[in-house]
Amino acid sequence: MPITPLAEIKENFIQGLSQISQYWGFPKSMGAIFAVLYISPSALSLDEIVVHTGFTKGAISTGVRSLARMGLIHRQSKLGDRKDYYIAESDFYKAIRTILKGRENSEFDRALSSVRDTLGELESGTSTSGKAEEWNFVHERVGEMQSFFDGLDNLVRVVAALDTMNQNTVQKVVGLLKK
Amino acid sequence: MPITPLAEIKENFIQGLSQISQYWGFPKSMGAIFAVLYISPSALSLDEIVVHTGFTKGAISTGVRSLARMGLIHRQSKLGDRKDYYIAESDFYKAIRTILKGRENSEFDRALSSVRDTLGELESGTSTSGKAEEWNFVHERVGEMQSFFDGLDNLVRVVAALDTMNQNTVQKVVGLLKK
DNA sequence: TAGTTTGTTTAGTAAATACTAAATAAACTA
DNA sequence: TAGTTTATTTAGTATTTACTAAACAAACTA
Repeated sequence: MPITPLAEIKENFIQGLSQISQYWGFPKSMGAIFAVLYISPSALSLDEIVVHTGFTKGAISTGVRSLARMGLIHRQSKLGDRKDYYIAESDFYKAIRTILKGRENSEFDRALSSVRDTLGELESGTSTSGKAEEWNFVHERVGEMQSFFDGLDNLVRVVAALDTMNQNTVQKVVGLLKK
Repeated sequence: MPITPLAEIKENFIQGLSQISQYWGFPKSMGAIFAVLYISPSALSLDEIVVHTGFTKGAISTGVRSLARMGLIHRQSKLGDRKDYYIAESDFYKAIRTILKGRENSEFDRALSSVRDTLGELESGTSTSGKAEEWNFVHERVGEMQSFFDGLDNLVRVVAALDTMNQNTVQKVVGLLKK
């Protein structure tokens, strides 16, 4: 049986991560950029990424900015070289923490706090007319949702604060949950 | 200070969940449908949801199907009534489990297995020409990514299999992680 | 200074998406 | 049977999105 050439294997890998990226609602280009950097032994310049992915310079420029903001790749400067070079973050748990920390996204936070505001309004007053029953029901429901969000937020904050989140940590969590 | 009327509070809540829905890449209509059902003391028919959300019947029809598939709402039949009625799932942890269980999405799974395939190809052969070094590097990297995915998958499977995931469970996990 | 090399921004485009309006289907009722 | 009531599907549309091509900007170099 013939051995698949490395070039073809790499291409498949890049396409695979592109699809995964797309599945999670990110541009395919971002998956491709990360894939190229992840399997490159050396840091790559913007133009090199262009060659390897087939996207244009503009697309790569915005793509690397997004990836860097998520902590999935890092920008490097070489002395005496005007180009920027990029490498992939290979510690995925570290990247996850970075993403979780940066969730004060304003967009998302504003949406979340609207639920909190709703709860506040429900708590500040009581129904004037005869709709006390419905008021209480809505109050209870929104309160439960807020508790859920608080719980999640708590979990996320703890995870984000961890300085060592590795395979071992995950295993411990799995072990605990199995009980 | 004047008390905000319940109708207005409800409207704000619906808009809030719509934004959150949109933030996570789902249609705004889905957030609105869930919000309406979540704060409704009784099950609602398709037409009632239409009235409360302002979307058309077609949009609601597809929206409720998506939400039901995720386990976020449930369809109910009343005897002697041809209409379908819908209620919100108020146990969010339960909903999370349903979503996690349904992740054999074919779409996502196919993307993930493409990474596994890449690893398989790298393991089956070795480089013919003098590119052994690069081959090994790529092999190592892809292997690490696969390990990460396996770890996550393991965690997800355990969580999905839990029959009791509640606030308490989350608290225990938080406690463990803090150590 | 003018000319290169690099990265970013902008204007325009093609494709995907979420929606509406309306046709259709399916189940019941007179 | 024809007529209602309900839900789904389809055809078309407006908006958003990810991209390309090209203009621009900034930093160096001869």
